[in-house]
Amino acid sequence: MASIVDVAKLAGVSPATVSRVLSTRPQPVGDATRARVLEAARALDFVPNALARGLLKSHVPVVGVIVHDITDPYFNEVVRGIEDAASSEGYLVITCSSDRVAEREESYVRLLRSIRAAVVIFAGSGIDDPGLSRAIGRHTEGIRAYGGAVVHLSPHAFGAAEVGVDNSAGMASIVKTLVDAGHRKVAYLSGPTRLFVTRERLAGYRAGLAAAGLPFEPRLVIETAFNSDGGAKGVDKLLSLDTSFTAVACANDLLAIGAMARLDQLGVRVPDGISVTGFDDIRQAGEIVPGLTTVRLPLRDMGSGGFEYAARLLAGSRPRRQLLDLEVIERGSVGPANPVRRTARRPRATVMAGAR
Amino acid sequence: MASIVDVAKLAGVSPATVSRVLSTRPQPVGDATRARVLEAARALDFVPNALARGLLKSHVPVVGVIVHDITDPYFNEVVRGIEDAASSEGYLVITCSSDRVAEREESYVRLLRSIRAAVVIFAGSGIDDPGLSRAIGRHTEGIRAYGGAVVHLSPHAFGAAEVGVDNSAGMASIVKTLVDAGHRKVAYLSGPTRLFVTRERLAGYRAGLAAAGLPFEPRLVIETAFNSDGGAKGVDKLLSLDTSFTAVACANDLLAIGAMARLDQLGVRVPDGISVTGFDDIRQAGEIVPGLTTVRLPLRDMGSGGFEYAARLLAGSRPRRQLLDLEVIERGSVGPANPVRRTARRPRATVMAGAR
DNA sequence: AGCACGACTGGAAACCTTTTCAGGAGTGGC
DNA sequence: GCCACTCCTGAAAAGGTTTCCAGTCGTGCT
Repeated sequence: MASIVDVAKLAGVSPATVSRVLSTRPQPVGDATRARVLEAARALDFVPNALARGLLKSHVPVVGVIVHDITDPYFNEVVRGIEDAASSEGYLVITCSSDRVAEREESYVRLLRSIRAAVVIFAGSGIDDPGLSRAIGRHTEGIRAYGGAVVHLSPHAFGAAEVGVDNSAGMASIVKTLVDAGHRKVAYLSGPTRLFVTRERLAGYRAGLAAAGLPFEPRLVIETAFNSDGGAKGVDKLLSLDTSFTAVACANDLLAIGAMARLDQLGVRVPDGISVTGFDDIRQAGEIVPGLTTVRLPLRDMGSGGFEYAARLLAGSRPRRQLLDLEVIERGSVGPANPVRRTARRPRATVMAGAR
Repeated sequence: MASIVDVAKLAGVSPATVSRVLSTRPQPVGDATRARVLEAARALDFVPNALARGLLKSHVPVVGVIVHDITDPYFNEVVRGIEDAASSEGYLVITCSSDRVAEREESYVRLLRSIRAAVVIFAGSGIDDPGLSRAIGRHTEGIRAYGGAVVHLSPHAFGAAEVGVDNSAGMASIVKTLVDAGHRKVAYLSGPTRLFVTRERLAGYRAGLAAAGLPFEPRLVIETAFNSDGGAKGVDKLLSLDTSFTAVACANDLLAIGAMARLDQLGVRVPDGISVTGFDDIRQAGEIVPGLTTVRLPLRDMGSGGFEYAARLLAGSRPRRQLLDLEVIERGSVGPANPVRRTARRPRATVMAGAR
């Protein structure tokens, strides 16, 4: 293995000079000398030892990412975003699938710390364990101690993350989409209120209504479980209400998909009878019929944003938390409001309370 | 940042002793001393510097994986397999998405070499470029020079890879599945013969026929493009032949999906009219109707197999190339042969040449 | 009792690079 | 012609760990 001194010998210069020629930000070296060094390095197929450099610099250009599972389409998009941003700066990306097992996560962080990774990004492994939190806190301190940066990403909620999405604005825009389509009575299927993300999205719903000058009707908000079954139950509850509505905005896609399935069962067509929207843009959203109009999470941008946040941290600046904008993806699940009432052709289009 | 000498001081011993206590394979140290060291390390939250260790050992417990795109469901399964095997040995996994760009791949390998990754796995980035090959060859030599291991994985073909799948045996088993269902005339849609994988699978088809004592009929083998359009064209060609068949084995799933779509267009039902099989088990295979009976690539096993191969290499042994077995996944696209002829109920079930 | 041996521990070198400090050479101006 | 300055280069230290080589101490055997 050729080292820098071998190159120095071959070029007839000192190792210091070789280092100067080959370092990332080239330093003043005579042209002839530089050429000799470059030639020697080429001849010896010299690749600098990043470990030695890292030992000196106290960390190595590597970013470690802790995810739940790299196989999950969400996380590998995030990882790809990180990689794209990181590789252009000469960093390598280590992916760690914790499988939501606390010990695995801790041992991964420890490993990343042991190789002195410049950046460690937590991309939402979703483990809630006090012991783990303490350990992570200790490691975070340790990582910062050697000059590394620690960043938390949250694809679903902002919360304590340095980079997250503007759930509220996203929900507000999709409500606007519904309003623009003519809807005046928009129901809302919400998730468990204890979750940060749920509260953010609910706030967005209210903001969207307010922006359109529509009243907020608490009755039209159903709190249910964050899955498709919850969506079905939510629909049942809404239909049993003593009020009408022409659209249902859901706090996530799973809820929306469950709602659509239930509506279908009940003979209510989407979007002709009722319009439905989701949030997240999971794969299924584009695969069901009709396609679900939803809000897409900018996963790659979150990844690259996370790396860039860390890069600023490393550069010594004090970056601000980053809220990423969300994009509404229009598919087939939103149609004009009340086509029936207006055209009086399809009596089933507006669902009235007790209509079942 | 606490170093080994801080721990040594606190414990009142020499750094050498601390190293002995904390090293992976513990060495003889007095019980009292060991306890003091452990306590000191805990108190200081000491995490050994893997860079310093790596500098000495000449490489670091990291495996780098070069893939086309980590977002591709195939590759992230492979990466996950590598990670599972690697992490249990204390290795970290770096994923590198080359996007099939030669420069990116070269720069990634160079980077992996610069941090002295113990293992570099090429998981089929699929770039065919002589300049790149030369560069990779040089880097491979360099990596071996510092004691690292280089392994090539091939999810689709064995070829020059150290770990691959037994395409021929896989195709033979799926042909057997067809034969077991009663098929005697099995056509074959093949891909471009210049590809290694194509030739292997074709050989498997012939072997499968031979094992069943069935004659190989060259007319029933159609060479076409490796995509769904090729599948459609292949079906057209087969139907124009002056011969009959009751099943079509395809060299990959894309071909099979194209073939099924074309058969559907022509009014031929699968599997009632004709049985169809694929190869690879891509996601779509399970999502179309009827589900495609196909051969599943053991992606995780390939990943873990690749790491284990490398681990043996590092341990100094000379491992043998590994051929992984393939599993037939039975879904709905294979049915009994010629139910029509026998029951004389559904005249459309067997397709005769010129029947269109 | 003396010797040999084993168990345990310490000292120091080595791994490779970067960076600081300083020195040397050359040049331009007075 | 000399001084000051710039530009370029070299020497050496530092970063944290492992391991080889010794050295010490205690114990068991003769």
